[in-house]
Order: sequence, then C-alpha cells, then structure tokens
Amino acid sequence: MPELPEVETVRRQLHQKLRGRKIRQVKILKTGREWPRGNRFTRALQGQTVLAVRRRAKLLIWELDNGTFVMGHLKMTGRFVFVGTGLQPDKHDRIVFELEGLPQCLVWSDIRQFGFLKVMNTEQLKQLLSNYGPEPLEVSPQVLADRLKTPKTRHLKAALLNQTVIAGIGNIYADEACHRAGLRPSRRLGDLTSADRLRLAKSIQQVLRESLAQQGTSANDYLDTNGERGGFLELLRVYGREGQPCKNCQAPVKKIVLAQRGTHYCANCQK
DNA sequence: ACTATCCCCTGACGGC
DNA sequence: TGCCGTCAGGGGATAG
Repeated sequence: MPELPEVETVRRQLHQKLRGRKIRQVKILKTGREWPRGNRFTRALQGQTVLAVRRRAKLLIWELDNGTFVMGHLKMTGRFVFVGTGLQPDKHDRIVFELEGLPQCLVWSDIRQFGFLKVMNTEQLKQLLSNYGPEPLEVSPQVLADRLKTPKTRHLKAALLNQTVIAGIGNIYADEACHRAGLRPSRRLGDLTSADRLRLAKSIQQVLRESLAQQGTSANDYLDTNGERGGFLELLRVYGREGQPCKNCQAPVKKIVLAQRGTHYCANCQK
C-alpha cells in the first residue's frame, strides 16, 4: 500500500531525525524477514552513524558511515514509527532502534510480516537498484511515456505496477493516473497513441506530486513515522470508491480484477 | 526470455 | 457470540 508518496514521506521524516545520529542499540523483539538474522543484524548496525536516508522506488535506504546500507521495504503494513521510551511494545513490533541524542525510539513493526530490512554493501545495493525503472518525478514526461510502449499486448495496469517499467507506482496511483488520463486500465499498450502515453505520463507525475503534498494516502494501514494519516484519501477519484459517483461525471465507479489487483475506473470517463 | 499465476501474512468484515 | 470464507496487496518464486 505505501507507494512513492507514502515512502517518500517516511523517508523525509526518517532523514530529518536520523541524519548524523549514531545507532546506540538495536533490540529485536520479534524475528521477521530481516537479513542477516538476529545478532548479526544487531551487530551490523550498533555503533554506526546514519549519514542519510534515501529512497529509490519503494525502497528506503539508510546510508551508514562504514559504507554499508540498510535497505527496507514496507510492503503493505511495514511501519517505522517514533515512540517515547519505556512504552509497552505492540504485538507487531519487531525491532527497536535507540539513537544517540534522540529522546524517542524508532520502532519497526509490520502486521502482515511481508516487509523486511536487509543490510547490504555497495555492490549488492547497486545490483538491486539496477533493476528498477526511472523515478517518475525525476525524469521528463516523455521519458515515462516512452517506457509505456511495449510489450504491446500488456495491460496498462500491469505495466504501471511493474517496477522495472516505472519505479514507485502501486495499485492506488496506477488507478488514479489512468482515471486522470481518461484511459481504462485494461487498455493494451499497443493500442495507445503517443498522445495517450504522454497524457498518462503527465497524469502520473501530477497525482504523485499532489499526493506527496498531502503526505500520501492512508487507504488501509499506512501511517507516517508520527502515526499520522496521509491526507490524500479524500482526494482519490476512483481507488476504493466502487459504486460511488465518479468525481468528473457522477457515473458509478466500477471495480474489476486486473493483474491480480482490485482495479477501479469510470466506464464513462475512461476509454 | 517472456508472461501469467501463486503465495507469503494478519485483520476486518459479512453471512449465518 | 463465534465460526468461516473472503479480501486487502508488493513482488519474488514458480509454472507455463
């Protein structure tokens, strides 16, 4: 559920609070999908200083002063949250980070346990990141449009969800971008005109920017590092609005399954 | 080398 | 009240 705007919101908050701070202690409360497991994970981080927190696609990357990185993925319910010390841990809390000079702990929790943190070296990180498509807010619309040409038979929805095509888009913004562009998610790439692709590319950038300005969308589980909800939910035009009136034309929003995902669109506005 | 499908997990919710 | 089935979904693994 956390997509580019949500992950970027978390990144900004983490960067602000972690930059320049030494990780004093790492406590593992519950084993997850972290690598390496257990004490090796703890030892890899304790005593390191966080130089910066970066984002690529939906990945959060802590840059440490010994040249290694902590790569994290929130998946659907992963959460970094700053909490006061001495509080009773939640049943889903997995890791507690204590930072020098910070009166709060940083807790990593994850209800569905799909998320993970991995310690990586430069080469491993470079290898991982090489598989992703362009950052949609860091390239021109034309660059994005050109990514949506092939394979011709692929559904638009499937292409938008594929991180090697364009990075950072997930189910919410795929549906929202298609609605803004007036294109049905079931359209095949080969059917799109150059103008369609360019319009879609601009819609992608527009919806991501607008959501980022609202600190993202809290559709289901997403909360930022302060436990706050994103403000973009009520500005969604189709996602999660099955049967409700389209915000353009009042026709009821339809929901189908496409690329294994719930897919929302307006049959009147989107062709 | 492709694409499509399965599956990991827990909590919320509807039906009975 | 409780039980059961269904759904939410990113992306790696696997089947085709």
